[in-house]
Amino acid sequence: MDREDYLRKCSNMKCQRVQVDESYVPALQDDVTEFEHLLAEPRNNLAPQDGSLDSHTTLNRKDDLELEVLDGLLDDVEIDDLEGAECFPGACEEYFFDFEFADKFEEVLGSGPFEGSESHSSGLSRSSIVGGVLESTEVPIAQSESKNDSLDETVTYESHGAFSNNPSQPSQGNCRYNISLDIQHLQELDNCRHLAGGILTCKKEKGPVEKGQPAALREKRFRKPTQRYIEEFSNARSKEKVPPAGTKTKHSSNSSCNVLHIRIKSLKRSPSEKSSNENSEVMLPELQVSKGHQKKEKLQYEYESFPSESEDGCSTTKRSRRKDRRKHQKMWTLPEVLKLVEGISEYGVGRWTDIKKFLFSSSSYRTPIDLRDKWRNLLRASSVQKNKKEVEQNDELALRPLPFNVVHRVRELAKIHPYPRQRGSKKLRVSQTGPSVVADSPPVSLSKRNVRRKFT
DNA sequence: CTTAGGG
DNA sequence: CCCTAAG
Repeated sequence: MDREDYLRKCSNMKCQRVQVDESYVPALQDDVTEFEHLLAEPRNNLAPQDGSLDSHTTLNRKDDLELEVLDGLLDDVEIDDLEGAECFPGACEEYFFDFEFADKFEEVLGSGPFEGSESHSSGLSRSSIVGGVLESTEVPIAQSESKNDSLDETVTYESHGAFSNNPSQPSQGNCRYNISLDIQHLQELDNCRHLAGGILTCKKEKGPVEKGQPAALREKRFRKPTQRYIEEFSNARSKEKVPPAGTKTKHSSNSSCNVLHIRIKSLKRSPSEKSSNENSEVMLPELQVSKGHQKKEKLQYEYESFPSESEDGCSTTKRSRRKDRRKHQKMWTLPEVLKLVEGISEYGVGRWTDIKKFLFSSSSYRTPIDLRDKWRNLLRASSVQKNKKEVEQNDELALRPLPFNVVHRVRELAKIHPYPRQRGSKKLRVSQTGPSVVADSPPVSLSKRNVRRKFT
């Protein structure tokens, strides 16, 4: 039974890959070629002068496109692997095989769902998971600053893990063997015939592949991405337009464009529940370089997955995503709010940077400004709390799950360190009630300003 | 660069 | 969340 499962997983993985890349398109070779292409090309072009992804401006569209593709791949890896990593910390094959498209293949194979293989969201942050995965697979991936590099590496690694056998890993060979077996099995199934062929081809093995393949497929195999491919893809991802009006292509066939689109679409599927997972992520110590930590944050932010991403979100590139955080704002969760309040009570109100550093170091988003804004909102919310209790009791899960104690704390804190703007409105009536919450509450005699200074 | 304040 | 002015 175990073996069967294993086989199935392996085969599934292959199929998934195929599915992801090509979906219904029979020309799997295409995918392979494209893959290699992707792997090779960017390297060549970006090599010496600039490793940055800004090269897309001048160099050529192709690169840009490919970057995007890689980008997509990376996203693929990130999102999918996040889930897989938890279940299979050490097994790289399975990790790969268990992309979230498994369910699709369950249909194809007619097999039951894998037990706990997919869609396990964890409290781990994306980046951490990615890192863990990389480590576990022992694939050298440079977490370099250059996005090109990282993407490239990721893809390479992916291909290694999935399509080639890594001699260092015994299980890999096993897996491969199993896969081929399963492939044969798959070939029996009408649906999966080409898929299986593609798989075999991917392994660079002898090709039962060719068996059922029409000649046309072979043609496709070595076809490079067409102009339209490039244009359409870039068009789709970045709205920057360039409708191929005059560029009627010889290849109007399904092929690459669709493939990419499908891949992208598949990326879309990310559970919205993940949005609030980041609370518990206390591991993954972020590099606390006081100077450049903001940049790092941004970098990490790029690797975040955006839970409720809609159509445009997927089509937009990482670049554009980086720009508009507004679109994908993360909701503040209760733990976060608690952390924030605690941080404020510890470090004071003005010290947003410190609070961010100490309490929100693990969450790459949440800039100090965000913390401040949130605090501002909290104050507003707590001050306006008329019949708040009722509201809470009525809809605890509703818009404002803010527990009363939290509000209370906020109020207390507000008394002690009033937000700058509220000066005067609230008489700083030092009732001394609040400090119970505060760890090191200063003497009452201090004025608000002094209090802040003191914490400073 | 960080914070405050407004949009 | 974003932007800008001020220290």
